[in-house]
Amino acid sequence: MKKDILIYGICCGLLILVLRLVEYRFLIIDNKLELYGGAVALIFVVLGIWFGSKLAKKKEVIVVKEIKVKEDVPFILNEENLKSVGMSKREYEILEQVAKGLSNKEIADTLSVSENTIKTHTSRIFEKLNVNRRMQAIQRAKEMGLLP
Amino acid sequence: MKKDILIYGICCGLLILVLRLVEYRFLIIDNKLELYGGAVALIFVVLGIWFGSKLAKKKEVIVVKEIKVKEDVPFILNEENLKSVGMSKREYEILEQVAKGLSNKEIADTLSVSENTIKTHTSRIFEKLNVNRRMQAIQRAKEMGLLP
DNA sequence: TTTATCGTCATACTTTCGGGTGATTTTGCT
DNA sequence: AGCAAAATCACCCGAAAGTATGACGATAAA
Repeated sequence: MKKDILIYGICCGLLILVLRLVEYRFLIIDNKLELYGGAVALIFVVLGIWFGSKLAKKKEVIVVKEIKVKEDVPFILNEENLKSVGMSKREYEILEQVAKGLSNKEIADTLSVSENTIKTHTSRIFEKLNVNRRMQAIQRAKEMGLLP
Repeated sequence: MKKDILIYGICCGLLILVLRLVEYRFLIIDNKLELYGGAVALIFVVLGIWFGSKLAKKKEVIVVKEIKVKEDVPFILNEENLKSVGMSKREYEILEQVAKGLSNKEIADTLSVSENTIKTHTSRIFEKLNVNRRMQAIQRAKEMGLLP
């Protein structure tokens, strides 16, 4: 940028010098003032345009480029569906454990209850989700927005 | 753009007109040619710069804008992991069926093989995935990018 | 050609699941 | 206090799933 201004200044200086030399030799003598003015105007217009172009802040054209980013859906539990199937908190809790791939025994241990209890729960869960295997239950639950 | 050129032309015309009026009244009379030339130069430089700025080629700046889109990730199978666990095509095929929540019997029927065969396959799959239940196998597989 | 892998199937046994039934206790609400 | 819903547990049975082992043919690699 500074270099441009320097070049511009030098050009102007040289031009003015040339003009001063020229003006006394031809134009004044011929008294063609208009021609002289026109020449000056032309030259400086060209110079100005050139300089203006250089000076011009390049206009930014914002090109929005979409980049697909997988959105970590925070997972909002679909309470509506949860109610509509009439699942209790406890049952949902067990459903979560089932979704982890835990066996009834393991769930029973982690929740400190009998395995039979878990079986009762899972049975009811399957009934409410209208499935008959834990695998299907999980898929169904995910479809319904009950599980992430 | 065309409008700019038009405006520019009109400005030039007006300026020249003004200059012609002025030149005979003051400058010529005073014979201050240099001043006149300087004025013309100055005016046209300014005009040129202004015009040059307008003409300036616009520079495109690509601004990358991340947009979070809920997208169905097309799912690209992680071949690396598939090889690293040493799973065969057939085994992977069965794994997919398992992931659908199908029972061994159902898988056997859809693939037209014996249920025992499926059991053998699943056993090997579990072994390779280092799990011992189909539920866990699916989770493991998903973690490893073997399943969507 | 020999070896290794893969896919197929079978048999036997164990564990886990799911379905059904019934019972007792806890909890929340009126 | 009394009722309804939820949670707990048990027992049984059959089905499904998983474990272990062995076998046989096809095919690809060495």
